[in-house]
Amino acid sequence: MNTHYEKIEKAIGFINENHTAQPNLDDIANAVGLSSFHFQRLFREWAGITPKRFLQYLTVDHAKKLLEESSIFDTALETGLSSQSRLYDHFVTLEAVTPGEYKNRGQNISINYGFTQCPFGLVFIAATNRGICHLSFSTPESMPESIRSLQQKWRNAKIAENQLRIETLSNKIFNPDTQTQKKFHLFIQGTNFQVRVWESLLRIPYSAVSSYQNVASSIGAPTATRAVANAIANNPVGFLIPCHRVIRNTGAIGGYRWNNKRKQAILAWESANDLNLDP
DNA sequence: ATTGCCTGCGTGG
DNA sequence: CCACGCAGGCAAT
Repeated sequence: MNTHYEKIEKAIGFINENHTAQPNLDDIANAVGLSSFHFQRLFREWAGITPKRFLQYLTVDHAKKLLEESSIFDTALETGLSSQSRLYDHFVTLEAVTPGEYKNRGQNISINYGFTQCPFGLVFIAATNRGICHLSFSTPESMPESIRSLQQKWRNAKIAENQLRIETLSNKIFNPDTQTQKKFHLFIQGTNFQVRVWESLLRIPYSAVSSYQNVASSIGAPTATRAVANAIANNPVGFLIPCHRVIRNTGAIGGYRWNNKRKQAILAWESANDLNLDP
């Protein structure tokens, strides 16, 4: 099922390294170790579109175009005015722990966690009775470390594995149809600044992008781009808090805590699955 | 597209 | 407090 994503990532890596040579589909399929026929089929299954179209979503030009389109939404963010309904069409709500709760590190809170496969590889998710508190991408080797850091952050909470609950949750989160439903609640720990940044990310629409600079402006700290980048880098709930939608203002993809190739894959996947996009 | 130099700021000691 | 380091920006090439 998921060796799929590994192939996708490999393809993206190959394209990045050879973008000057303009590789064709056969070259890419070959690099991934598949026949072009099989490669096409894998893509249709994974992204719902052909590799050729998918490749267009990976280019800097496409990213620049997305940025330009998003500038409308960015200015709306800054002025507080918006005529675009999609702008505030959140399907994720966020609740931060209170300072008191922050201090006691999850006392009286019980957490379920689990690992499961998603379209972007192995994912580690944890949820309290009050909302999702963690989502990160993982690898088989880093599984113990993932659990350890969760325990560290919520060291007084009652933490237990619950594979079934997490699997069910994951299937909902990574279903493209979620863009039309509104029902994820997050429960997270962070400093004031971090929470403001993360909240701002929730206002970037599905398959749109913003820049670190624009996010900084949106929280009233236009020159704090690096601090903003730092806060984004510490996003505790990947994917649902869409840190992948923040790129450099040149159109370059920028960094990603769970690998730049995964960031590209998610962005392209969102473009491919954008229900609001005209065919 | 790649390089090198520049920046301000939150965070942790 | 102060020093550090950063998932950035910008200009020159």
